[in-house]
Amino acid sequence: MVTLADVAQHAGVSASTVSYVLSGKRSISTSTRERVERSIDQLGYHPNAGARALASSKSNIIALMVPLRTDMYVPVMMEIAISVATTARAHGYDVLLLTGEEGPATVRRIEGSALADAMILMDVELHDDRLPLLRETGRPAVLIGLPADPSRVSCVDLDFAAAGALCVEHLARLGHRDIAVIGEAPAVYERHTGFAERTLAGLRERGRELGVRLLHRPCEGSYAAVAATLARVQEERPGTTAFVVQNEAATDPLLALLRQQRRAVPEDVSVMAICPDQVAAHASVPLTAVAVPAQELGRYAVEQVVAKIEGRGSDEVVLLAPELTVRESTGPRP
Amino acid sequence: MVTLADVAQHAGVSASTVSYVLSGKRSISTSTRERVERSIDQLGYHPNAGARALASSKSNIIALMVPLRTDMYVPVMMEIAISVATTARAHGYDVLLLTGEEGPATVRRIEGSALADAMILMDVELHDDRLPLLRETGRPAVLIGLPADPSRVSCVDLDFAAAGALCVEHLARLGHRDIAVIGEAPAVYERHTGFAERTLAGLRERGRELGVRLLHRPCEGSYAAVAATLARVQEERPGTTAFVVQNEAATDPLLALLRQQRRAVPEDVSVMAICPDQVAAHASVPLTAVAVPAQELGRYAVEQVVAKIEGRGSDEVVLLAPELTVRESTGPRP
DNA sequence: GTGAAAGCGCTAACAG
DNA sequence: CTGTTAGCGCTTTCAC
Repeated sequence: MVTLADVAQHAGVSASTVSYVLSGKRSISTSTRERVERSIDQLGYHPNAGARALASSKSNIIALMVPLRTDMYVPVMMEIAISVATTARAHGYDVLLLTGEEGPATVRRIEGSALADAMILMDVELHDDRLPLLRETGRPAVLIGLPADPSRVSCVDLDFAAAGALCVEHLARLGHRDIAVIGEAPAVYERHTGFAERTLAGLRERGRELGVRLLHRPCEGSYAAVAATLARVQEERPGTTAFVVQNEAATDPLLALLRQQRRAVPEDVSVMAICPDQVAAHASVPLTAVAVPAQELGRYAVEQVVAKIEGRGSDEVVLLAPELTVRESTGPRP
Repeated sequence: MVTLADVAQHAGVSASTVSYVLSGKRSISTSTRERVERSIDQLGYHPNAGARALASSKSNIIALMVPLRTDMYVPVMMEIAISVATTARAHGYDVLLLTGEEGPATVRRIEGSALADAMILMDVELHDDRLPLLRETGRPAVLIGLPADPSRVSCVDLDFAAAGALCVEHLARLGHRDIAVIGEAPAVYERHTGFAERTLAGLRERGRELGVRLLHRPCEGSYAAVAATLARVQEERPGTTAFVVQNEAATDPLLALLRQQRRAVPEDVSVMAICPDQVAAHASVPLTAVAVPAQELGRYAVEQVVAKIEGRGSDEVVLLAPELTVRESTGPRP
């Protein structure tokens, strides 16, 4: 194993000089810097992570807590996780993957062991039991999601309320007056995950303003569940001419079912979704949709958390403005 | 921050005693052990990860390299990753999430910095450029996948050749003589990812033995791509009565398209898939399928790698036997 | 059964 | 601009 001392000897300088060449925390003459750098990659030196962490109280690791649950739409999670990992590397950090299982206990463990310099939490509940601890520790933390009380932490999320409003506006402008909302799985609401409720609130409020009737039904992503939900909706509100789908897994089944009913999209019925752009674009009918910007969320969370680690940046709540892309699944009310 | 010394003082013993209580590496009288343990959770002590890693040359971290590519079926990856993280925790390890971007360079970095005790690699190519380095370092490593030369590393994977064979057998037994294989995206084959080619080999060999004609077409997961592929297949081999789908994203589009053609599944045409059971069970027609055992793969990889870290366990290639579940998408040739 | 003490490899004062 | 040195918190001989 190559150590700092090896490099120092090889380059004919002291250990601290090598350290400072690495950190850039004091000025080094060009000649010695070059000599040291040559030695470094000649010997293939990499600083020992443990030693560095011990001496500097900085691990250069960001902990990412992902939900263990399987009722959430997985691709979005994965996209965020990958975006977090990639962005973190670009800032010199590695990412520790924690499954949310033991929420508070995990937070305590990471804090106590100084394993990570900061935490990013996904799948945040309205009254998340990890938050009190997180605040207590004072470690930099960013939530991807929005809890009831966002004080003393940072939050990033899509502005789901605005997203909901945007959907209603788009459909109302096309003349629709009866809209059905195919929501997330019931468990998502029971858990009081903020985003689903915020979407609904946005939908409802703008619906009221624009005089649009809304029918909301939670729905699992399986074909059978969507079929059942669709049947109920059509029975309760036969005049429904448009659907807003929040559970991405439900979009394809819904389109397939409508096709079977010989109801053409968008001629007979409009469908729009809140989902990643890629999903929307590749559906059997390219979907008019409000994009869930998974990559941006991950990137932003990392940048925010890195800023905090470095002493810049403060607690803030950032809600990304939703963007609506009109594709081929929405049209005027028949 | 609570340190070992704090605990020692609180318990009225020496630092080494506390350390030994923690590690169990020498016998401690019940009375002092209890005293120490009480102090530990009274003070809320957690050992400092960096210090421990430095002193013991063990980080208790397993690095997981996941592919960055987006042409692979994401849910499987995510399921494996979560399974890895969960199993690792059960064995006292944390998981570092590395995106595969810079393959060999990342392996070198992790090795050089002693950040991880072992590595688990996903998305292994036939001639993976991370392997030479990995062998050189001598660190415990397990691949989820199978390279051309699996010497001096361990590998776990589904036996995709057997899976392919199983599909052909099932369909042949039902009387089908012309089978179309909807494969993974073309990029997957170009990259020479082992599993796709192994599946194909298994399919072809058993097809030859059983006198079944096979037509294989790579295919992206989008609806449009599946439509194009289906059209080509039906033109080239109008007598096709069964499909084997390996690209899971293609299953739903395929079923939808067949429905549009008024070809009933399984009465007019049989469809089967190689995909996670959950996907198969929730499709619009519950799919007869060979399961990709994502969780088992992750769990097994961790157990194997932990065994190696602890000096037990040796290099081996384990191919999990495929299991076929008959659901409602396959039937006798019409 | 328990303690004392020597590092592990690095960072960051403190001296020039 | 560079070197010397004292730890960071823990593990692990060595000694009793």
